[in-house]
Amino acid sequence: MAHAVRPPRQKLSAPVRDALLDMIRNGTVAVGETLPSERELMERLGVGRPAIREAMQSLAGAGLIEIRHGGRARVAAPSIGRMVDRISDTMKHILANSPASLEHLKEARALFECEMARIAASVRGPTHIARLEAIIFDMERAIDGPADFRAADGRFHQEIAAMSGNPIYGAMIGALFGWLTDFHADLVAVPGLERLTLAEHREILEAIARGDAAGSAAAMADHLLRVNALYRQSNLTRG
Amino acid sequence: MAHAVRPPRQKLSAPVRDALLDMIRNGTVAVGETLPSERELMERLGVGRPAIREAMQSLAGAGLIEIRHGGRARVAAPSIGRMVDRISDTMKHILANSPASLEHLKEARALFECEMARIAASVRGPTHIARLEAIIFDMERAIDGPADFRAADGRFHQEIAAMSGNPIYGAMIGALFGWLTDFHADLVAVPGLERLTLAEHREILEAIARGDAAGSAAAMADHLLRVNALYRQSNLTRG
DNA sequence: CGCCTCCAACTGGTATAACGAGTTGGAAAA
DNA sequence: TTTTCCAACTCGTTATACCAGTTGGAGGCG
Repeated sequence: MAHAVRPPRQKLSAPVRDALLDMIRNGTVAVGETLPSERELMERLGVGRPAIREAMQSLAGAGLIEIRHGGRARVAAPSIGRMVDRISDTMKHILANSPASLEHLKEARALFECEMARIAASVRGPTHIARLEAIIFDMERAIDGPADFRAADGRFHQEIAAMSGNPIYGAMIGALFGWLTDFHADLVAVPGLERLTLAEHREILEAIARGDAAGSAAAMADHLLRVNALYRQSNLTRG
Repeated sequence: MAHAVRPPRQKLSAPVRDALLDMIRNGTVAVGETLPSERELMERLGVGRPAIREAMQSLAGAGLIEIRHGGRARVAAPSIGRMVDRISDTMKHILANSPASLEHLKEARALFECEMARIAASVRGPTHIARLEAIIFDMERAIDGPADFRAADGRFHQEIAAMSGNPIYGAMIGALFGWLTDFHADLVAVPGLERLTLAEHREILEAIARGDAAGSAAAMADHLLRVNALYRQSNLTRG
């Protein structure tokens, strides 16, 4: 029983990564400034170039730094939107392999979008309404072009979220829409469904336009309840 | 003007990454199964080992595969919770460098937690209430231990979210709490504040216990409004 | 015969050297 | 002074070698 539970001896790049992270957090290198070159870090930290590279690639993958061929790495200006894009692959993997998570995410989206509609109704102004009407017009024009219709559909939801004035909401709604519809892209072309979607969007818009918070939330709930049920049905026929 | 906007010639590891991603999505390698070894992929795709390694490290960083020293890489079982942990560094970077995003995230948290309280009130049962009371008891015991108090505080909010039955909610609330309090960890020790927090938590619990959806949402809103204001104040004195 | 031990052949992790490719700043020319 | 251009520096990629952990099977032990 002499086998001590020796920890798996973390990779050499981990401490390197931590050191770089520290430089960024301490402000040793501010946003936009450049990190030391790989060769310099290599001799400063006493490890080989692969370890340095792996740590930097990891930070780049997390969106903390930007690496350009030929130039030094810079500390990246952070952005919620870019971060959301970055986790897209991971989220799609989760949704594809965990039916339960898919249902949970749809539920979360519905809850979230209803609140967005509620807020939108309480802050709406003529400009907002005009923008939403323009998007609905785009949807009417694209009623026979599945890809364009879907894009405009997404813009409608995102525009409502944007009305809140909180860009995080817009980014989240956009991401949720993309993840869920990408996953069910095969049933976009069901004929006749576009008209139903369009009608429901109009109802939501009307409720928002008259400042009816509860009504717009309810209209949004109805809309997403139908869409979610549709998704669920397509899963059944698929499996 | 002969300079064509030649694209920056994406890194060699990108197509490798795409190829691996395809194998995973196609089901060529299912969850839990192993990917080909680095050497094999290297000759199959006609690139050097670093390119293979970089692509695999990227996928591992995204949580799609798990790499163990000495064994082949396996397709990871996806998990929302792990994904949230993974984006923690990125989110902290964003919050540290974008005061606006910090405010937006606090607003999002408030909106989200109010809905959690609302749902909790409508589904509450004796077991739920007992668990929440136990957590509040923990907070009372830890009233002079900032770290323990903070941990119990987080558990209280997470438990409320868990009552919804949707694990995504719990994961999100936990992550939001961690990000925001980590960022303001220095003011945890303000004396007397713990008692106020405790009192507000009790109010929330009481509203949930009597099934008062609107009341619990309002109590949660009051609680977070105060906390957010406190955070904002600490930022002012800091800058 | 079945179980355990141990080692050989994998596997990923790291180091080094070398060269390709892109960027950049300053020297040289106009 | 402005423009041009090149040399030095940077990251990107390859090749090779060796270290370190894992694994499965051969062989020994019960």
